[in-house]
Amino acid sequence: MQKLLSSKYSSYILYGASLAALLLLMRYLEIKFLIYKNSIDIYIGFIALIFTSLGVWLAMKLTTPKVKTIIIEKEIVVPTEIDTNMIEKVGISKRELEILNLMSKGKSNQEICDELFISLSTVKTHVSNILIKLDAKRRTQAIEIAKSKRLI
Amino acid sequence: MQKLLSSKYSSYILYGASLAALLLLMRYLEIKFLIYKNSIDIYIGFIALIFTSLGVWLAMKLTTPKVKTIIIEKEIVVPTEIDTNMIEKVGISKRELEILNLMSKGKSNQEICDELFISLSTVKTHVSNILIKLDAKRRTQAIEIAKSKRLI
DNA sequence: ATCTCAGTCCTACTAAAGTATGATTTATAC
DNA sequence: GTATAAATCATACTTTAGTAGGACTGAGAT
Repeated sequence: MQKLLSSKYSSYILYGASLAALLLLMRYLEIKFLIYKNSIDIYIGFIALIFTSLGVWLAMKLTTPKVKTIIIEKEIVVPTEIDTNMIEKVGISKRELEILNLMSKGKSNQEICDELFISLSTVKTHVSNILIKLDAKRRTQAIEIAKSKRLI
Repeated sequence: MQKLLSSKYSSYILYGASLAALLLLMRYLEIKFLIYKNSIDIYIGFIALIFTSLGVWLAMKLTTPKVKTIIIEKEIVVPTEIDTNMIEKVGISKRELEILNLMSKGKSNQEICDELFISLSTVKTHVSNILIKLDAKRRTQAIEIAKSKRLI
């Protein structure tokens, strides 16, 4: 802010200096070429043009740009984030979560036990515990609940 | 476009007229007050200030506003749209789709038949046909495939 | 008019899922 | 050192899911 202000003031000083310098230049030119050749009107017209240009330049420099904010609504598919807190809250263990994920991919108990190198009994035990913890009657319901709770 | 151009040109004409008018005014003032009282330098300084102001005003009028565009990308979660074409392609009928949706909500065959007022046999037949059409071995797998194909 | 298809229903069967109960191991916490 | 919890496995059982094969109806299409 301080920086901006000082930069703004320096522009004014610059303008003042430019004006003074131009006036001196005009005076010099006046003496050299104009006063003895043409009328004062042409000289003044020249001054007017020069300073109009200076004004235009000054306005260009000093005006703050108008800020136009465009909000683009970008449609993206956000991969549903897993709610770790909810997993803890429900009391689903690491292994159970693993089995829950395989279940949700449509794997049978047999396929799950083959994949995890454990017995079918173990998978069944895990699945039963998952059903109890998620208050589900069937694995399809467990999958639905798990997805709605963002456990998987 | 034609309108814009003509309006731009009319601004120039207006500027020219203003300039001429101001010069005349200056000339008048010069005769009346300045020339007999002060030196030519003060008069010229006055001219410079007036025309600088004119330049500033002109620039403000004529320049298109500087626009600084800020683009904010807002992420929106789009609810997955159902692929009607895919449903046709796979050959899933209206009733089958209905049952598929109930299946995906974790409903049992019994619950589905109760809800649709049809027999358990009918539901089983529909489910079997769904499994064949989706090339699935189990209902959980059918649900997964149906979701990946955006049928439900 | 007949053909096709979606939808309905059935019986009889097999396969898979889920329940109940109990037991063992291992690591971690108190 | 002993609870505690997660993970493992087992047997015996019930329930649900899924298969096979057939049959009937009604609406639309050819």
